[in-house]
Amino acid sequence: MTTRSGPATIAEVAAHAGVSPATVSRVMNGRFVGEPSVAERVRASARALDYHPNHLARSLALGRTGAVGLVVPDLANPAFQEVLSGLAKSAAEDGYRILVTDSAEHPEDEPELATEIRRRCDAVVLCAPRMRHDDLVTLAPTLDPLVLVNRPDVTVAAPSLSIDYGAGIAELARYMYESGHRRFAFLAGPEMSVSNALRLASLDRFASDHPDTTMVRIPSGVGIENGLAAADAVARADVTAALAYNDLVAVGLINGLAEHGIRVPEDISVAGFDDIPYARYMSPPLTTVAVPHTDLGVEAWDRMQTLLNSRRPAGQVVLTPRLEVRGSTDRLI
Amino acid sequence: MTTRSGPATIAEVAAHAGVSPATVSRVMNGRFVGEPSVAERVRASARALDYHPNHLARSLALGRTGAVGLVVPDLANPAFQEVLSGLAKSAAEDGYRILVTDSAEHPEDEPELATEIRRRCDAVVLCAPRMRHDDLVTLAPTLDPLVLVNRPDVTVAAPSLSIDYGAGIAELARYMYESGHRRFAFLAGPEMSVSNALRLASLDRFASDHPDTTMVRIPSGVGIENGLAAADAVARADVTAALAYNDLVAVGLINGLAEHGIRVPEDISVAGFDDIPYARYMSPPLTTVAVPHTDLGVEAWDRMQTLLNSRRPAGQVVLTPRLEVRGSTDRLI
DNA sequence: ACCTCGTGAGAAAGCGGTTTCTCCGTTAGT
DNA sequence: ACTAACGGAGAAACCGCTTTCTCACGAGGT
Repeated sequence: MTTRSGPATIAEVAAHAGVSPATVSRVMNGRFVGEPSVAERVRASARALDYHPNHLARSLALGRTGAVGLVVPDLANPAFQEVLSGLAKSAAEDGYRILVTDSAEHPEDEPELATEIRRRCDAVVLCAPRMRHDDLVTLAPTLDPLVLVNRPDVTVAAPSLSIDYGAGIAELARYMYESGHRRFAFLAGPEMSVSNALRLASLDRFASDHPDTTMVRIPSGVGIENGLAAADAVARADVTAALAYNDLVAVGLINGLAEHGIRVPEDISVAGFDDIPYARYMSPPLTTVAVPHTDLGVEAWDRMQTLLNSRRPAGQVVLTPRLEVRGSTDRLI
Repeated sequence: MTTRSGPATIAEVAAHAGVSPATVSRVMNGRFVGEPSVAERVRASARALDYHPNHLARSLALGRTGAVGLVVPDLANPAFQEVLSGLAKSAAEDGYRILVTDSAEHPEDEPELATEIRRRCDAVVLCAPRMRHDDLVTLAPTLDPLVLVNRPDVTVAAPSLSIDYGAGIAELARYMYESGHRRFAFLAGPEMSVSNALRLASLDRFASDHPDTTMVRIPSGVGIENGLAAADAVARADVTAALAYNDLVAVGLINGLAEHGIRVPEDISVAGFDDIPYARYMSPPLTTVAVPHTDLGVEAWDRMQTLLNSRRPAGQVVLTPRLEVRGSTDRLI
């Protein structure tokens, strides 16, 4: 009588029930079509031995793992955390798990990361806003099934979910214009960021459509500290409204302006972007553009789902942000 | 000439190089000790066929997947996101990936989730502050290697990383006491939450150590809306200081009090717990207790690492939060 | 010249399932 | 009564890689 070491295997269940492994497999997967008594015996044996199919072995035989990889630039970034949250919840409903990894904000590492993680699972959701276009084009076909998040790219066959940052900031600018503002500052995000480029392009268009406005571009960044650092430049810029790259920058800016004795919104209007949960509760409450990051994850799974069922999902989906007017901006007229 | 379908297999590389699969395997894993020319030929073939070992097959043969599961109650919760972030980054340095799942705040589902995810990977990091103790005791042995986060439990053999919430709130209470406050309100979190229980126990001890204080307990919750809802009760409670279960509750409370025309900190001092990134930038800046959630993830990986190398790590590690005094609390003396 | 030992590399047996293919026994049809 | 069809279940191949075991060959010792 040998003492069994690890968990029970299908062979042991088969022996215990006096049937073949094939039969056990069929019973376990609901593909069994014979004597009900046999099935019952197998089930009893499985229960007795506390048998659970080895997931790895199943995956190997089946050719699918039931997991999907998610690659993001930085897991510490709330925006990507929201994407993950939405994605993981939706995926879980279909019995899929998410394998996560981040590139520590090194876009050049992302192709390798994505490739590596792809080998461990059935598909990849790639969130690579800063990856070089060439890299993306060569990488994408090797990742299939692939869903792109926040990286609209018609060159690539993969479905893509993204936020229309341009439309969002345009709506904000239009609102500010209608409120009487003419002299704007834009606190720009990272040079290489696609979403920053979209904002810039949109604001350029806005400026040329409205020749009576000025738009000062101030290099900033993505964090509170970058907003703080930009306060000086904004104070000097002789503007009535500052549009920050995101809410964190806006928070920093408002605090930095306070140190200069500049009040928001009385002396200058400040708007953010993203609508982080706390934006509504700051004082003054932050006017911002609500970006549905969680929806991005949810919709990404929707596309992935159809992809995994080898149907062709809609190619490019663009979610539109929503303007949230609050107390940090003033109407001049 | 048959057209190859999927990616190259080890057998194909072997055929191409004119060697056996065993040799290819050894070369790929650096265990080859023969003619260097053979190794070079294998490497050339691998390159020519763009061969990459099938991760699943390797895992099955090796008995290890290079992935670790993380179970949390809610991926949308910033605290758990920070744990994930710290964990994923540390794990990545050792070549491990993280498979995440959340229980949608259903503690009763967590045993099954953890068991399921454990079958897909080499170990589990379990973050289950609300799981029933009995469940944990029966579950833990089946999950080994296991690291517990935020769930100190000497009954269970697994190493555990946690925050000393009791010490944190005690330090806050002591500071407030020294500032002259005597009448306190505590906005309690979820009934079943261990971390809430720790805060309560600590405050009870504080109250009995300081008979000249009163401590009103007000049921609240974990979100901004719960803080808002509690404002009324706090306003009625005739206290000089309110300690919120966490920063979100504090944010809600401050906003709710403002609606009652009650100023913070002039009329009542409010303190939070967690030190979320925005706490410092609110107005008034929030006095709070900084909780190192990211470190929790980092340290969890440290323990996991020693566990995976089958050494015995320190059993129970407790991280101490740090008091952050800011503008939302006033000294009365 | 013969035997032993060391070395390089292949054959084959797993890892733990799934699935095709095959076989055997029973039932129905004429 | 004989055969065709069918249904139930097992044998074996396979998924792709690792690793032990085995073997052939050449070198060195006596």
